[in-house]
Amino acid sequence: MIDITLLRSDPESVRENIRKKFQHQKLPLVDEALSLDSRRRALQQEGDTLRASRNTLSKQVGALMREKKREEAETVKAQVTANAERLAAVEAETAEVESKLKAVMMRIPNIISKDTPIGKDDSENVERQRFLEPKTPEFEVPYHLDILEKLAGIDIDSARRTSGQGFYYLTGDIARLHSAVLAYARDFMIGKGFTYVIPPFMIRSDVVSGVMSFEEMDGMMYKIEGEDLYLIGTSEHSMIGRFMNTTLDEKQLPLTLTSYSPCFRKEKGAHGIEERGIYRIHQFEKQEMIVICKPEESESWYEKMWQYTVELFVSMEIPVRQLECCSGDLADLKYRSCDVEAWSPRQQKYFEVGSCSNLTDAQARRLGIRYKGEGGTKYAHTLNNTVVAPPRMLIAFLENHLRADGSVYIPEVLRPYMGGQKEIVPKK
RNA sequence: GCAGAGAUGGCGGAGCGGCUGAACGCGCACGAUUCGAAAUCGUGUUAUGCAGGAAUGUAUACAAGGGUUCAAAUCCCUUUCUCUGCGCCA
Repeated sequence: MIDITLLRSDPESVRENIRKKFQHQKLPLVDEALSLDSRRRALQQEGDTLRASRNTLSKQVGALMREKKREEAETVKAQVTANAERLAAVEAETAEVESKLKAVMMRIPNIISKDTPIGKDDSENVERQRFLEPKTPEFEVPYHLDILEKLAGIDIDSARRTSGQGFYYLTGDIARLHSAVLAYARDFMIGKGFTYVIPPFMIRSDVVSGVMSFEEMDGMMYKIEGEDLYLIGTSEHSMIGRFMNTTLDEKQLPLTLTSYSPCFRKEKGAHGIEERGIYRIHQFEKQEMIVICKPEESESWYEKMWQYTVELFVSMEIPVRQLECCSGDLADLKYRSCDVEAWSPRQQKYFEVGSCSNLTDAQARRLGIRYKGEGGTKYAHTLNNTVVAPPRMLIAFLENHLRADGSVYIPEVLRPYMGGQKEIVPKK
């Protein structure tokens, strides 16, 4: 949600931003918002005046009652009652106009960064930088499910019976590797000065509707029957919800947090060959990073954050690249965003393993996340980024570290978390 | 989960239909005193929206939401949270 004062003072810049995102159908929203806003202010003035007169008259009633002037008191009461009808109408219309305005404001996209490439969809995202040479082994790299099965690392058939499609049992060394990656990522982020947090894995509906739109909620969130609780789709939900309607002290900022959680997603509409296996699933685990900072610091945090993910992957010897999202591919709440993609030797291309976003004050404004300091109370900036989401990163891991004999190499940094193990070998 | 008590400013705590945006105390800021400090004294000290160049005015907010009333921190209902006791449980 953008600042309405920007819309009032410079509507053309808001329209220009909408054009850059190729959302021309949203251009009329700007004038709609402006007219709703002026109507809202007019209604507020009228309501305030009516309430002021009610307050004055009510005080008179009190005074008259004390003086036992019942008759006169009744006359004044009647006057208040006469105004009450108009006030009720004004209040009803105010509520209506306000909710319409909010709905319109929610659909107006956040102002994008001047560095965001202009493009209409994900095909126009821009590769910024590569890290480590992508490699292509002599032998053919199998689909990750086949690798996992050879290593006795997965049981999908049983999971289908117990839980349905989109679930899995990870077993043995693979399960241990999965936990090792998370533990390593956790320590890596702690080493960068982040505070480790284990958040609630379920949140209430008011938090859910704060952090996402109704459509997103419908497509992603699992609801607990008979309770006002939803399973989180990412720890960002409970991590950001933690600060909803909160005014932080300037001295607390920046808040640099790294959270672990399982993530539950319905993934409505997922299908296709690349969806087989553990690429897109209903349950996975993720280490996330969240930064809440002052506006002037968010750009530099954004740079640091995606670089941390790159550094983590490079330390595990997995080639990655940074792909900057173009204007048309940027979600409405985002100022700037990039994906960290890992190399897939099997597909001979990069695929997404993490996503870093600077939402500036758009999310904070929507959720009421502010901070108080020398310059008064202002909205904070919020950023989030994936540290690592193991089932998906496991695909990159297996494909890149598979050797001709079917064994999988374990990079140095993970060995302490694997009891010193240097490789995982096929069973039988 | 059951029963009882409760939720008021940065903190403690009064108020329990109108004179309360909130007594009193602590804290904090500024000033006086002092060589300086402590102590003491004085003054000030909630937030947000709207209007205004500003001074300021006005509205709203006493956990949240709804209701009663001319008028609600105060009465009623719902929800959330906290404390105490009992129950249950890694």
